[in-house]
Amino acid sequence: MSLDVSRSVNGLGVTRCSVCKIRSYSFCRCLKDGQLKIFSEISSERTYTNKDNIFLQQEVSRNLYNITQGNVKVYHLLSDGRIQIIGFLYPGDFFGSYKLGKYNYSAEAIGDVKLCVFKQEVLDKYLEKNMNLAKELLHMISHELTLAQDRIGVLGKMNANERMAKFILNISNQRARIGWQDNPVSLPMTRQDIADYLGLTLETVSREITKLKTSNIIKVMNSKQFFISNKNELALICK
Amino acid sequence: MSLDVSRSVNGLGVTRCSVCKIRSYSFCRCLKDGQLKIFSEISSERTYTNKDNIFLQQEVSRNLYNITQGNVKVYHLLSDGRIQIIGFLYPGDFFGSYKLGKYNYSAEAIGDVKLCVFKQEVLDKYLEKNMNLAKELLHMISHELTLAQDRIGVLGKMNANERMAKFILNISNQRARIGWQDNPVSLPMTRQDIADYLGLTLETVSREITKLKTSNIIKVMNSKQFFISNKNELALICK
DNA sequence: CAGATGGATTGACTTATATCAAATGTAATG
DNA sequence: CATTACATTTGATATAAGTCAATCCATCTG
Repeated sequence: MSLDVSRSVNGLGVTRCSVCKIRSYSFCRCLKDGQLKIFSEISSERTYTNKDNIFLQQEVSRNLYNITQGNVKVYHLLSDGRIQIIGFLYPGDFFGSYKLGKYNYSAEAIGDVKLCVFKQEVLDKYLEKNMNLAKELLHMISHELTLAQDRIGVLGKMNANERMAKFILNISNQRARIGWQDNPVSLPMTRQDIADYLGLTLETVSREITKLKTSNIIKVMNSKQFFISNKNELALICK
Repeated sequence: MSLDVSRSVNGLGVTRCSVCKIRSYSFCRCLKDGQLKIFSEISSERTYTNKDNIFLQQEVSRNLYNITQGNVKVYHLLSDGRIQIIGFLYPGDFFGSYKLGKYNYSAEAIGDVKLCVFKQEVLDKYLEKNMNLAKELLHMISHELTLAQDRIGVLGKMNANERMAKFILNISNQRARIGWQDNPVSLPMTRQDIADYLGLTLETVSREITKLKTSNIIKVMNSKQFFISNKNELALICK
């Protein structure tokens, strides 16, 4: 049996969706085989490379995106040039907007990225006929909301070293969630990005990393790859 | 025609829901008259007074709440006693969880509060039969998410005086959203609460208020009632 | 492989906000 | 109405994180 997906629908029912590696972590996991075929027809795949813009804040929102490969950052830009990174997104995460309006943030690729793109109108129409999918989407958005609320806690009450510890821990947990090894972790983003995410400066981020390193909680294999030597201690810092 | 709602269903079809003052700002606004009657039967009303606990973080979540009167604060408690207020909620806002699990935060009444309470199982079953309601809920939660993301921006990148300005402005806008006069605004919560919301200390909050006062941007009528004298300037500070 | 480029780290110094402490105001209670 | 209890404001000082600046380090490029 061939897995050549270039012929997106073949006699054997192999579609882009049916061979999708992250489907079980994404909102489309609730679909049955028959529905999957339709879904591969109403969605399409796009690829991006590092720093490619996916969409800009205030643009009219037409699509909902699902990450199938790579990492994305979503961020707010203040009028004076300050940047607040709202989130780093990983395979299985979705972003954009499921309803027409304007995007509430800008989105940019970190490294090579593959996205599954849904037109909102089409998705919305499909939702109408499929309560399961609507509920799954509701679950995913609720989950997003709890993540955002956790981040409010981090930014409102935690100091630099708690923030950094929490960040590394979260990345580790995120990897576990999609079935990857949770250690070592890779940080595909720059120190400046981490700073803009944690509400710190890149210098502070760098200093906090060296502190974690010198107290033997992490090993910095290279600037983008950390090995967590003492996960308990890390968890203790931000608990 | 009598408006005595104590007989929740009377011959004239007057129900708690049909006379609800905030329905047009709440997710139940999508329901038609016939459905409304059912809705008043699957929901119930509860009242609370200042500092009453509504539920605690980590409790098994069974209900979704809709505020019909008063204000509520939802917050995270850190293990060392630090508090992060996730949000202040106003009439028309909902909170809790629409699906079984654990509450992600604690909720407490500020002053006198009336809540409309839905059992999740019942609501979930009702959702099944009513796509409109599911979509409305999806919209509301999406909106919540954008609010949370805005707050991430505030806490991550703004300084004390921008935070304070944004806070007052938001309260003013919130009032307008539910059809109240947007000026003067009342701040039913304490300075400590504001501080725990903005990621500051109560002293800093107090100092920022006096600064806004001395620069004639606001008038402090009393400690919980501000008149915004210069809304443009206020907007300019946090833009 | 030499030079250029874009991070990342480290150091010296500044500053915004926290902390500690006292004074003032306001509301609740017997 | 005096007393207590809390909330708020104001002042003096400490400190965590920011800013500015100098290396350092790893790629990349011709």
